[in-house]
Amino acid sequence: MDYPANFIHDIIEKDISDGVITKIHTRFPPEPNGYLHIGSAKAIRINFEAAKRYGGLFNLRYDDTNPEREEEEYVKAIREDIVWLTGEEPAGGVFFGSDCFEKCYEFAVKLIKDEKAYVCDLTGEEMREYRGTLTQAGKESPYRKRSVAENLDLFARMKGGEFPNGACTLRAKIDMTSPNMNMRDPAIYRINHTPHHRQGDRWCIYPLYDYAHPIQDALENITHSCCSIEFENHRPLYDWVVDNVFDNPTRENRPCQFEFARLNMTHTVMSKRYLRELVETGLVDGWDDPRMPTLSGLRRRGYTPSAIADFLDRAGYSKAQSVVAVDMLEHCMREELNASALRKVAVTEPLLVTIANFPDDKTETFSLPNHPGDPALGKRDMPFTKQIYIERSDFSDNPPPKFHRLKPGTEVRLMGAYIIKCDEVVRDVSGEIVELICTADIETGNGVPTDGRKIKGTIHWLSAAHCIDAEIMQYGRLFTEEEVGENYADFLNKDSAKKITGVKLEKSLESAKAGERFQFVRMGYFTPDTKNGGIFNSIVDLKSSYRPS
RNA sequence: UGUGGUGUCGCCAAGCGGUAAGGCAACGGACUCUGACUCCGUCAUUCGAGGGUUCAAAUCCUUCCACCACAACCA
Repeated sequence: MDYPANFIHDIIEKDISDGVITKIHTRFPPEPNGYLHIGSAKAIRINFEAAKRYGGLFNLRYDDTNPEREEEEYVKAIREDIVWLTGEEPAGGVFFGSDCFEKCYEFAVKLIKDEKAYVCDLTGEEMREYRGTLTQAGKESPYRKRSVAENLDLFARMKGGEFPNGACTLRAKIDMTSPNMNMRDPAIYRINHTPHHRQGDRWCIYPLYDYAHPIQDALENITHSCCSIEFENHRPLYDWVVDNVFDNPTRENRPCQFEFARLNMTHTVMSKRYLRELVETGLVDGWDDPRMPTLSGLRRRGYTPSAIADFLDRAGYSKAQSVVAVDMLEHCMREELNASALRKVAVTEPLLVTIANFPDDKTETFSLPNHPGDPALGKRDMPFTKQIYIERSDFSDNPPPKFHRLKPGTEVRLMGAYIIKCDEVVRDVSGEIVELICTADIETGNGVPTDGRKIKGTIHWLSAAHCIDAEIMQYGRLFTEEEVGENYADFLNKDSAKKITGVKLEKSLESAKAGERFQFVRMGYFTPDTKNGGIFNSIVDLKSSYRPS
């Protein structure tokens, strides 16, 4: 199929054809303050793919410039998710923004010497007042005119730990009247005595994102810095930093920022804050709960990196704010799994069927294809005995219109085996159907009836003597609403995870391994749970067009 | 009342002056030993709205309108 155009590709191709860039270099800069989700995957994909496509390099860089929010657990998880998603270690390397602290400090000293930065003693509240509003210009800080020498001294003392948190900041001297709020003398350094997850207490001053990010990009020789659209009005500041920190950077050796719209999906919350809340309040089974939109959750649920990439590419990389339907993601997964997943039989609600005219102790073997459309995937033997299980919902003694499955007195095909007819319905005292007595068309076997009669329905079955007991987790959508509103809790789908016990599975599933994906015939796609042995997680259901009406 | 950005089918999305691609969803129908898959068909006289330029406009000009982001010592 045709994928939507990717404007980043257009930009890069122009840069290459213009001869301004020879080696493409991109990066994905997550803050290690949570797990990556499918929204992050879009940023990874756009940066990774651009580098891959044009023979460049892709870096992973932890943007760890805020000691209060970052943890080692996330550092590890993020890397695993990226390697899983892209299928390789970041070719350009793995970096930490915090490793640039020394450089950032030197550049800040340079800015002070160039009279482009100053130490400001305004409190947070005062600074807000001085900044002005969206419609009113700000006014200059009284500390803006400090001498270079004084600024140098003060900044050194900030670094030396002389001041408490919040006592002062280093600010870029730009323009307090700029219509762009980001340019009104933004703070570029703040004091924070919280120990850093990698630097310990080596630093008590930390560069802010707008200052550190372009420096990190430049130091890593990033050519195309693709980020989401909320940073669009930060671009002038990004460029200001590059221009004022580095000497006459040309396009060849300067990073440029490009923006794309972030991913929103129906029935899905991307906010890390809320995802964390779900984890912390125990509403889900961790960041990798199979219902979570996190990469680890999707992975545990059985999603493949290729399906995610396909989905992302189909949704496209425009700048328009949008909400993509999860149906598209699910479609991509189904499409891949339909072509690759081995077919297996699972009977979720077993109903015993006795084949009256089948010998008591005989075990017959039928060979079923592992995949109806791909003979290369081989076959497997399915034992058949007098007593079998079928799906309770595949029988009805009060069938709705167009019910093509088993009903009293009519025939149905047991997939890959006999045609059977229901002769008798056995009930217990309460009236519940407990068993069906059927006869099989032994003569026809698993072939086509010679008298030309057509058998409309096919149902799946399992020999009662040759199956294993299992549990499966069936997952629905975590949220009930298409677009989840502010009060996320209101939209939580309480039935999004259902454990189904007493499930009968075909024997071959005994050796199923994590990472394998199967289609449980007529039901959906499943994979062994990587955390709980013996449980199968549903990846995505099969679509059904059966409408009794 | 500021700056930047975005508005093309229910949802994404191509298109970049030559007369509206594609995908998802939906709906018909065919096929089927998975009511799956596959297949075939239907689904924007119209591109946020109004004006203008042009033989020709979703594409150019213009005036509006709507939505998103920005006033952290977060990223």
